[in-house]
Amino acid sequence: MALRPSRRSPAGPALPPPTDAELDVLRVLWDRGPSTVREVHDVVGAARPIGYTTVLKQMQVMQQKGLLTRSERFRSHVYEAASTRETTQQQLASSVLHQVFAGSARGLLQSALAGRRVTAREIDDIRALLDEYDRPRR
Amino acid sequence: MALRPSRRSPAGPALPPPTDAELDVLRVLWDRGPSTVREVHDVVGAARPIGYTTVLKQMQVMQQKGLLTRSERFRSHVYEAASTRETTQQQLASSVLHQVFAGSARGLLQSALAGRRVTAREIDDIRALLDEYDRPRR
DNA sequence: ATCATCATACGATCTCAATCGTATGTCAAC
DNA sequence: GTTGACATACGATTGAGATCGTATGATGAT
Repeated sequence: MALRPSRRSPAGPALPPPTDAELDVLRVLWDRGPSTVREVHDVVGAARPIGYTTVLKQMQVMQQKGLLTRSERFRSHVYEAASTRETTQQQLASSVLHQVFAGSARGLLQSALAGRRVTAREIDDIRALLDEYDRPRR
Repeated sequence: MALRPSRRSPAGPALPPPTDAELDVLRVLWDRGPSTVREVHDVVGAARPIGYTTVLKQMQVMQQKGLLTRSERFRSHVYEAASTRETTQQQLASSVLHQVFAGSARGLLQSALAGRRVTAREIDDIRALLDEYDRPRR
């Protein structure tokens, strides 16, 4: 008997939560798919002034951390997000849920909705999500 | 058109979001009410090993930032959270909502519920919250 | 008065994130 | 083969957060 295959396609040993600056990079990669540093810099740099090598270094560090994967193409590197948007969102939501709201999803939602205009459309949208939890099971 | 009066009693110029370590302190103050450094240290120190002066320094910095207020009593200082738990929760929830979920409360809730057991009780509880948004308004 | 106790004040260290400048390498075109 | 454009690599700096050691001050008991 050998090692357990350890089923999994994506993430291995739990990636560190991305910082805010790292999220900026990830967002671009999730939206555009695999991209070069230049492509990412063009997008991020449009939102806020930032040097090219800053983004480069940032992405190199992220690759080191396992947040990005890298491959060669022509004369430049192509980076890709190691985790899906959904997985990362879940990680961050879970973190806030427990650290700030003691695990109360209701509390989290209440705070998220508070202090802003909420449309009936939005409420119904959320209700639809909840309805999925009623049906027997997967 | 002049400036909007911007009704509110507490917080003046928007406090910085507390860090994780700062949240540990705030949680104690919210639970216990105004407390001394020693009292906070007793609670925080029970959860994880941490020096007394570390907590002291932490709270001094937080006071500097405006996160805590301080008053004298007998021979020691009594600290109090400058913002309520609800206000801080709202601040943090809003931050995640926009930075990670592009403002979609549904997306946030979906991620918060994903990957864990969710009871029917919890779902109903959230529905009750949503129902409050139907009624005209206070 | 002295001392043990307990408080605050303060400075030093460590780590990490973020930013950029500079060095270096490669290629295509002249 | 020299040069310009563009790529990566790498080191330095800055600032913030977290942690603690040590200094100092007040108090009450001996």
